[in-house]
Amino acid sequence: MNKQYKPREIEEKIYNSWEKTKSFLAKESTSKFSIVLPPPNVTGTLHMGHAFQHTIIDILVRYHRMLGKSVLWQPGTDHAGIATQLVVENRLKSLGKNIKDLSRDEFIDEVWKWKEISGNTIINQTKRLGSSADWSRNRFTMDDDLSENVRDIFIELYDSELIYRGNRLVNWDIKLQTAVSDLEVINEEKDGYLYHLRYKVVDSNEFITVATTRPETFFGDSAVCINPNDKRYKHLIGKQVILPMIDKEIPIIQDEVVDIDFGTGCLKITPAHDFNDYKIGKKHNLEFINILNKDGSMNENVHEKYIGMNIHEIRDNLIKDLDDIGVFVEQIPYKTTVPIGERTGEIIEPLLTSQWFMNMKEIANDGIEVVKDGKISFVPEHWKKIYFNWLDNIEDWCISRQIMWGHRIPAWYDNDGKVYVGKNEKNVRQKYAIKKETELTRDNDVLDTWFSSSLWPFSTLDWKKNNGIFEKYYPTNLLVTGFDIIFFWVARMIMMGLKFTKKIPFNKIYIHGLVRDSEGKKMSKSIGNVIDPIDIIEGISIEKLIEKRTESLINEKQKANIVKKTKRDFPNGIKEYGADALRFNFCAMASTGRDINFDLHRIEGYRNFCNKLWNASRFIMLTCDDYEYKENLNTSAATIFDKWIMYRLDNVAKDFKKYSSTYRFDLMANSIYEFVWNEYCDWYLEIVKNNTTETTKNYLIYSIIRILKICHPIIPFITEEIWSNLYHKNLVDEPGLMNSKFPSQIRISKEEDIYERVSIIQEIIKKIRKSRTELGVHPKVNIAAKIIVKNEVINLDITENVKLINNLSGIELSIADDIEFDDHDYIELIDDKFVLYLQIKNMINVKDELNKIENKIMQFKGVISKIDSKLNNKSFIERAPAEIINQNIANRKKIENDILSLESLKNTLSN
RNA sequence: GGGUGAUUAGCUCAGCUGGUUAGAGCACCGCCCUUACAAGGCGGGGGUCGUAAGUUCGAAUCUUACAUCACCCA
Repeated sequence: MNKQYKPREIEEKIYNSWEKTKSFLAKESTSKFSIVLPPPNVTGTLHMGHAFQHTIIDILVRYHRMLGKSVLWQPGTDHAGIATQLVVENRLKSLGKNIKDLSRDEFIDEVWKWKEISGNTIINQTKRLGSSADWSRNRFTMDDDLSENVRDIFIELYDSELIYRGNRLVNWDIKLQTAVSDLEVINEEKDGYLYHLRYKVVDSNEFITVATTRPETFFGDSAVCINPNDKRYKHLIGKQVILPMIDKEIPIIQDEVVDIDFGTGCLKITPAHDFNDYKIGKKHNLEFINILNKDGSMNENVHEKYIGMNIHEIRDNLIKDLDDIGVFVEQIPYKTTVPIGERTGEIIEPLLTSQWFMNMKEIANDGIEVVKDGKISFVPEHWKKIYFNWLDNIEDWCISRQIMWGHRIPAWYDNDGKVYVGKNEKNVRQKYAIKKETELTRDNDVLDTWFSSSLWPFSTLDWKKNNGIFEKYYPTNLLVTGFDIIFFWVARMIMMGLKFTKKIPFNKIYIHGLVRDSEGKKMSKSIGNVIDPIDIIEGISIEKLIEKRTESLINEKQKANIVKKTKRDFPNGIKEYGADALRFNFCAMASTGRDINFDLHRIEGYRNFCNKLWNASRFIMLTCDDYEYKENLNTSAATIFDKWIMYRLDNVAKDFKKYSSTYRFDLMANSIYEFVWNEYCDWYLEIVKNNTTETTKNYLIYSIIRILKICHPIIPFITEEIWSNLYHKNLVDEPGLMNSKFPSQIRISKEEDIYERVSIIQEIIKKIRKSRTELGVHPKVNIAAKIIVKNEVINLDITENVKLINNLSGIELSIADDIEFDDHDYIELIDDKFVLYLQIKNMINVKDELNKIENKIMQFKGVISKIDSKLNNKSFIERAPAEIINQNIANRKKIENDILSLESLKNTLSN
């Protein structure tokens, strides 16, 4: 083995070997563990969120596999309609092709071509993380069988009238020219104005002033609305006002939704261009006037001067004109929320269009039920509140999109516009008995991507194929996903799963946080704070990192900023940390919070951990070079330390079990880190160096085997590599670690006090080390020491381990029956179980030490008085549980001893 | 406007079914290149747990209010 751990040299090799041995395939077993991968966008690349999520899933998957279950991790990718279409459009543009020159089929061909090129990028990147998904079952939402599921379910929903076509106000992306979901709209707060416009009241000298953030929509007004309790305008109810320029008369109506104190108290109602106004329009039966074309230009319903003008251009022109004719009164600075398309960054317009909708009320109730009665649970639990909140107020789902890439809606129209839904044209003609001569044209729309995603847990598991997969692995055990898609995806999967399989799609939902940068900001290309997980695994130079972060930026000013920040945060680029360190880091970060601030400094600690484990293993292999490992442990020849480390290993395995079932991966990571480093390496291996018997060699190998197994789910590469080294030295029988059995508890030590006995030895060593450092005794100077122990067992332990204690603390210890030496030369270290005397007086600077000692004594006395005030408190003695009282008493004693030691030291020094 | 979550050491975070002298990693200070590991060893310093009240024998932990930040919904 190399002296230093070099992830680059092992990771790819190990992953290939796993694939070669088909280790990711589900094995036969009576119990199963199944999980589906939240499918990433097929043309996307791996980001930190994926890496985090895959790590968590892979830890669980590997653990359950090692428990001997039949484990299926079902991977795949999503066709991501709008996102992918945009990527391909841009790509074609950069190749000098115009999308408008292509037919629908030609364009879709192009998408498939691009999918073939880039579709495996994200999968290959995923493999770099060590993800042990069953890639032989990789699925794509546009695969034939999955598309069939989508089509059939659409038809079934239509036939049972849960899907319908309707003319409604939807969020319209004027750039893409398609409807988008309200979940895909980002409401951005922007500085704008509240414009006051004056409408003349018909047959009156009065004017009424309305306040609006969007004056250009007034061409689409169909009423002015006031609050019935507003005395200012009460007399005007029922009258008409004239819209300027187009001289159209619209009524003044009343409704309590109008806020009297907002603006002028008069609300212009534009039912076809505002969601609130839409509701009022429906309620009051108002006219719906559309003033926009699908590309965002003004249509013929506006004054002729503005027809064809873009929505962005019209406002300034219009206000100027309205000012000229005395309609514009004033503009007041006002913060407005502007809806922006998530994908395009373009303004979203509410637009009346004909779309397909899915009625959600009924299935939403089923979705609420299963979480309410605990069939499905959220971890952490509070996320169910968010889930309920959305489902309680659910609106019908607009499922049609006016794009080309996706599942085309299986609907045909005759020349009268009558709609028929079926598998294909032939089927439709049969189903509806349509005459041969009737011409049918297919609906051009495709389904919202999330429609197919909602079927993912069963469509990927060979639903309706009758091959046993679905029956065996569905429902899945767990879903691991981020809170940002609880609505988009989680809720819809639950609803669709229940509706079509009559079963829940998963028992548990583990909701993890979102990975942000070290300042808590969302990682985003435009901020330029994105970290690519591959760069952490492989490392990257500062030059390349800057290049990467700025290559697709247009704004020069932004670029300068990003360069500056990147140089500040990563002056030397990013070092190579390896996949295992990244995984360990994610594991340790997975607490219950909703944000994960990614700090590169922390990952270094975990890379160091890997190096530590590497070297510990190396030490064991050097130590046990020619040793022949026996699987049966010899307990009679074992030292207390051998037994102790077995006991601790049992605890760590127990912790792993506990923390994996409670999804506290952070605590899992800490438990392992602390054990391996602070106990196994710092104590056990150091102890072993002093007395390496054949029996102990056996324990060494036994313990490293267990450690590798426990660590493997978190850091699979390094553990597998070390394992193969052990295998080549004939120290283990099985060639592979990944499919070995996870350790169960062995309880080798039935002696409950083993832990206690080892603690005392450690305590002696720590006390000496501390005194040495505090008194400034050079590490190379030996100190004469004596120890008095009252307890027989401990006395024997110490006698047997004098050499060990000497080596680990740098003293010459003798065991005294009594104090027969001149104790003025010695300082006294007092503990409950022993008293230690160190001959140290002549080695130190007395004056400095006395000061330090005095301070320490004061500090301890403070603690004592704090404890005393508790113990002297009658109500405390009466009400606190005995355990707590005893704890306080024991604590007091310990501190008392510390004080005694210090006072003895003081006396010795001052004499 | 409604809701959710957060606020603990210089930084990133644990600890919150109330009860240790409030912990970890990184950073910092001192000593040590000891033959697994300087990506290391040994030891150390550092926080009145956002503020204020309350409940309790006892509050980082429970309650209430406030402040700040983040996110979600309107």
